[in-house]
Order: sequence, then C-alpha cells, then structure tokens
Amino acid sequence: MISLKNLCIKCDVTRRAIQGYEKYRLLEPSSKTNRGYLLYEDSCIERVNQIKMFQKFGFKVREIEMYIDAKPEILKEVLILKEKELQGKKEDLEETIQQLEHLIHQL
Amino acid sequence: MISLKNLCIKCDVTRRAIQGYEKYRLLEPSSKTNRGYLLYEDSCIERVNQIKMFQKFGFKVREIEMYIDAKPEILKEVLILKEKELQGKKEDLEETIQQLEHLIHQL
DNA sequence: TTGCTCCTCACGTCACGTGAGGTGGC
DNA sequence: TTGCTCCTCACGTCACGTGAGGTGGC
Repeated sequence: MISLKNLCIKCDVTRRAIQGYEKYRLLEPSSKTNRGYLLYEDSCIERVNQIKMFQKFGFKVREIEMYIDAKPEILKEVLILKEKELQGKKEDLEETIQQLEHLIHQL
Repeated sequence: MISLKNLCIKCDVTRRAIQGYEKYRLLEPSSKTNRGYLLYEDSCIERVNQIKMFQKFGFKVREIEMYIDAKPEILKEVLILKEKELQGKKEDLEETIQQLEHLIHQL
C-alpha cells in the first residue's frame, strides 16, 4: 500500500493528473485510511508509469484504457501505427525548423 | 476588400480561427456590408498567413501580437530561441520514437 | 484554538469545434 | 413563407492547473 502523495512523488505526477486518470478508470484507490486519506496498491506505481509512457507516445488518456491491458498482438499493431504518426510529426518538425532557419538568415 | 468567407478559403482557416485571432487583436474586419457581412482588407490574407507561420513555430496566439510587428533585430532573437526549443522537441521526439521501436520489437 | 495534511469540488487554460438562434433579401 | 447565407453568442474539448472550502487528529 502507498499513499497518494507517495505515488505522486514516485511517479513524478501531480494529484490532479492521477484524478484525471481515475476519471477514465485507468486507476483507482484500493482503500482509505480512517482519516480519509487515499491509499493505492504498490502495483499502481507501475501502472502510472505505463500510462505516462502511452501519453508520451501520443495516446489520449481516454484511448489508453483500450490498449493498456490489450493482448500483445493487438498492442503491437497499434504501436506500429503510432510510430508512423510520430515519424510524420518528426518530418513536419524538421521542415518547420528548416523554414525557421531560412527566415532567421533573412533577417 | 474580401469577405470573411473568401479570407477563410484563401488562407485555409475556419471562421472560428479568425474569431480567435480577433480576440487577441491580431486582426479585425474593416467594415460590414449593409447586410452585416464582415469585410476585410486584402492585406489580411498576408496577415493571416503570417499568424499561421508563427503558430507553426510554436508561438501561442496571444504571444504573436508582441512579435508580428516587431523590429527585425528583436524578432531574430526570439526566433533563434524558438529554433532551439524546436530542436529540443525534435530530440525528445527522436528519443520517444526509439523507445517505441524498442518496445515494438519486444512484442 | 491553531496548524498541518489531505480531501472533494469546480472554474480556468488553450485554440478553436460545434451547434443554437437570429437576420436580411431573393 | 421558405431557403439561403452569414451573424453573434456560448458551451464543449483536452489534460490537467489552481484555488476554495472543509475535515480530522496532534
């Protein structure tokens, strides 16, 4: 068991981010202390790190629910699509940087 | 003079985007027809394209006001900082893509 | 009672998207 | 009157940020 505060510290997220994850049922506290403080399973640390990874890959929070517990084959397909998306973004970004450099040299 | 609709078509933006720019006083209609339709100067086409360029570089709409009419020397400094930001983003993105590829190969 | 910690709302942010409801001339 | 076009609100989106106001035990 781990408190909300410690979960936030260990995962480097805010309380508000955790609340956001809970809104989409990616996570939930397993109990409360008698003072009403929220308590989580230790496994939630790993869970939150996974959620953060999906977010980094460009998934919306409400999409993550569909994939975080998916079978490896399904997940692999989705991730391959995401990789193409990110490659596209990278190319757009490179083009934008070139435009920006061009403009800077004109000034 | 050009109608709002034609401005949107020429610049490939929506009416709502133009409204957003007007909120931050980057743009304004110069007059209205007797039917109340909004009319813009032809120079607004160029203006909107400039705004879009700043957005592409990562400026927030409300930041654009400060720079769109700035002196070249000032603008140059700001753009150089932006370029560094975009380079940083590019590097982050490349790292993320690598992580993603690594994960895909594990599945 | 005061201080401290943690809780649960709930509005704010950003750049628009997306209706709703109204208008004027054919 | 109906249809069409364009107008002006104003709530919705997304993932939290940021208070406000309340609670329980030292």
